[in-house]
Amino acid sequence: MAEKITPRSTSYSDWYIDIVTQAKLADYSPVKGSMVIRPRGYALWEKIQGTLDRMFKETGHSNAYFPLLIPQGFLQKEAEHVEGFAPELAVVTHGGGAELDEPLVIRPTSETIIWAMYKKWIQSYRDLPLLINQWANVVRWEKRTRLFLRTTEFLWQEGHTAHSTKEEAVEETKRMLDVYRTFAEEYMAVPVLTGVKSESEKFAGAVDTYAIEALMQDKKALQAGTSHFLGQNFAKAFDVTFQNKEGGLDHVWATSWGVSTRLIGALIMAHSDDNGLVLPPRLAPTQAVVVPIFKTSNKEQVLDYANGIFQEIRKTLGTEFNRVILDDDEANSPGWKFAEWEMVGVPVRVELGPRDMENKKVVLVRRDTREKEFVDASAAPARIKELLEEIQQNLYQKALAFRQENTFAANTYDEFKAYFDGEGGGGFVTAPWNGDAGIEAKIKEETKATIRVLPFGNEEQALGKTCIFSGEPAKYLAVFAKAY
RNA sequence: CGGGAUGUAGCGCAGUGGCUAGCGCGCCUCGUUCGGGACGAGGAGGCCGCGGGUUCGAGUCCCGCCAUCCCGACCA
Repeated sequence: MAEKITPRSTSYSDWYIDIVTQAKLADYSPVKGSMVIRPRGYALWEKIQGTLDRMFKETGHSNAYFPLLIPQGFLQKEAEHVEGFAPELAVVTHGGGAELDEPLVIRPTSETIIWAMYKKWIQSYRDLPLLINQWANVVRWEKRTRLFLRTTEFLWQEGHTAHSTKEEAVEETKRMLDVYRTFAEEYMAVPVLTGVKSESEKFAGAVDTYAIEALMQDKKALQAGTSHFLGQNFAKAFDVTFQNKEGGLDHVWATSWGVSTRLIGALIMAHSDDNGLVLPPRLAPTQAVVVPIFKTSNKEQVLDYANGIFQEIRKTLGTEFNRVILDDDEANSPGWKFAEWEMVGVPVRVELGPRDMENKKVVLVRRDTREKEFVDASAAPARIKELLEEIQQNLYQKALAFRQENTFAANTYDEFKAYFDGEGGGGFVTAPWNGDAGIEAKIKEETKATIRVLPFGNEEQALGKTCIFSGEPAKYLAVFAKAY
């Protein structure tokens, strides 16, 4: 009965799938490459959404909703954009029983339809900046899919802003990247590298793409969020101009930025273990579960005791639905419940039975280390609150230490290759690079490693160094990794 | 798009041309249990992926199709 989770050491990829399915986060749908997000997975997404949504609003953005279907011609207006997305488009050719005059594409991202609308809405510098976000689903026809990390349809948020100056747009791009970094580190407990994407890795249609990159437990990198400076590319493609203070006409400057349900994949792969999901308390839909241990003869007394403590904990942690759960189910044994709640990643488990009742104690078990502690019942709610904070910090520190242990600097190409060699190979490897895309492609072919990010301001640090791939003067200190 | 695998009960699987298709888990009922995935008894549950063919007889053999998963190339 115990649905086992494949240990990470046996197969990281099977482990990941087992976590997702056994913790009931998602399930395969009948359509290839798409998935159903189940209530536990969706609750997690709602936590992510709620937090980010607040952060977006605090930085001045408003939500809106743009339609799913986009005229095919819109995509074609921006040359690089269409080229980048053409292979991934789902196209609707029929509607209402008849063939459409112009096919519609299901949005792979919404720049085009949004900029078609911005053209109508922006006339003057007084209309700027325009700061809009939308929560939506998008479809990208992927050849190879993986639950949460890459599915044909996924949920995300996409911010689209319009500005009167380049400086302001660049500032916005960086601001939102910083929002993502803060969110990843403080809520997801996942440390991230930030920086610029290389030319070949950037978003189709962007001038610059900034990203946050996280290291997973298998030493592969995961791009967890992107923020794009779009320059005037879309403004020009859609002819969006505004009248400036001096009365002249300028094209609008743009940004876009997004994170997706992929973040759930990042959470799983950053923290979870062979016993199941491990969630950072700030995002855990359920932070604590109370498991009473009773038999028929003492059921009432124990449940009474448990319920009293449960109510006290609720007062401390909040009464939000499911934030604290009392598992008084009679069908399953305590041992079964322990394993089950560990599997689904509840950060703190409160065990209490007749012995605890006698001593006015409870047992607290933290999910991250699985350590038990015995505390006075009256002190439990406050201690749980502390524990949640400790777990949050511990997860971050563990992930940070892991990243540090797996971050290297390569001085020669041989050394570089050695870091990515074999089963245990991987991590972030920094190397001086001359900026040549051909070399980047060759490295990818030979080692599977790609440039994840060019850390901000690292051109200066690269000064005087030699590109270890070409022998030419280095332009950047690039961070390489094998990536998802 | 290439390579590999798999389609039999809700899930995981067994089934060597021959009777009424099985096992484990889960599910339902009753009882006993209950401090790390309890036990007994009794039950319910099947278009054997789909379509052809061979055969007295096909889950099993042959042909075709479909689907999904995993691994690679392309991508958040």
